Amino acid sequence: MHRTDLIAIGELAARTGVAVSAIRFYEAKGLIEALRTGGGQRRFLRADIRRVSFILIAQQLGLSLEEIAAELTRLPAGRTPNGADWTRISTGLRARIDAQIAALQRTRELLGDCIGCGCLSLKKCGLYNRDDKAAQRGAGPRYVLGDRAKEIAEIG
Amino acid sequence: MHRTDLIAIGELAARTGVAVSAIRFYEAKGLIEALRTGGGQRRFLRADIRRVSFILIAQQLGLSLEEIAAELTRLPAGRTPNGADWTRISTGLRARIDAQIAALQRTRELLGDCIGCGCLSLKKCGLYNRDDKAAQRGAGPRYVLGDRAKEIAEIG
DNA sequence: GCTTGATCTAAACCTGACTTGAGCTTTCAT
DNA sequence: ATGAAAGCTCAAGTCAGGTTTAGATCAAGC
Repeated sequence: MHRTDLIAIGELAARTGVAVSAIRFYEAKGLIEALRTGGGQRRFLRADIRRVSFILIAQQLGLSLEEIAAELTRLPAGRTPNGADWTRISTGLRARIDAQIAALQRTRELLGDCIGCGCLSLKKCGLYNRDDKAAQRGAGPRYVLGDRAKEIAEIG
Repeated sequence: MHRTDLIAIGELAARTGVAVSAIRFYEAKGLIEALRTGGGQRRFLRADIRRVSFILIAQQLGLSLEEIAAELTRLPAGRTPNGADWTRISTGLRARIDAQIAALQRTRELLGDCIGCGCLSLKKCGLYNRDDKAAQRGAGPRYVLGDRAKEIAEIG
């Protein structure tokens, strides 16, 4: 039995490699929860190291914090993910990765067709006119891209 | 010979599917240039349709506007990319895509190892402790991630 | 009891890729 | 000649995923 079952935010930060500010941010976003000391300082359970680890790994796999929060709240009673949960979740993630790979491979093919053609016609170019929008990445309100290109005419 | 060799911003927008505001933004960023009428309105060359197309396609391939600007200014005399340029550029892009695919395939393998293990140890987990940082995507100052995770201890 | 280091809150700032709004001007077809 | 549509500038807003700063408070060792 450990002398300290609860850890301070700095220790959680050190154990996970995440900045203290990021941990507070995750708490504000509802990804983790903290107890408080009499003086108002956060105290975390050791299990929260695992919970933060889950967040980091899921991020590496491309999930947004919102999606991660959804996964975490899907666990009964705010439980930290265990092996069975992880099996379920990671199986779902694999499908996601497969889709990303497929999209990139298709991009690669199209690029192959395109090398040397130099057409750069938005009307004809397979690279731009795709049915899959899977390459969508990055920040900012570019959410319209793809919805809009309706009246695209020929170049030149 | 066309009656109008120059097109207004609205037409460039319509021809490329990009919002007018985005075209102004690209101009402000130095990605395209415009002539001005006596009244101060922008007039573009028809060739700029091709130039904007290049921007869009390069974006689909994951380049930032800054990188795209670099490619464009690498062309002599602010020329619009032609077939030869495109061959050179797209060959480089292919390498980039290949790297992305490789990174994802490696992620997939690691995830396969991981399914059912449920360890979620930052110290041991191959998913988190990667040498390649290729999965880096998305917005915001998360650029530190990966640099930092030095003093990572065991879980639990 | 005191100092030192860790934590606290709240608000502001950052990047990238744009959009939105206000208020005014130009162009073009009739 | 006029009125609508399209354009102009400049400032500010958006979203994600945080970081930074400032000023105050807490916890722990000596």
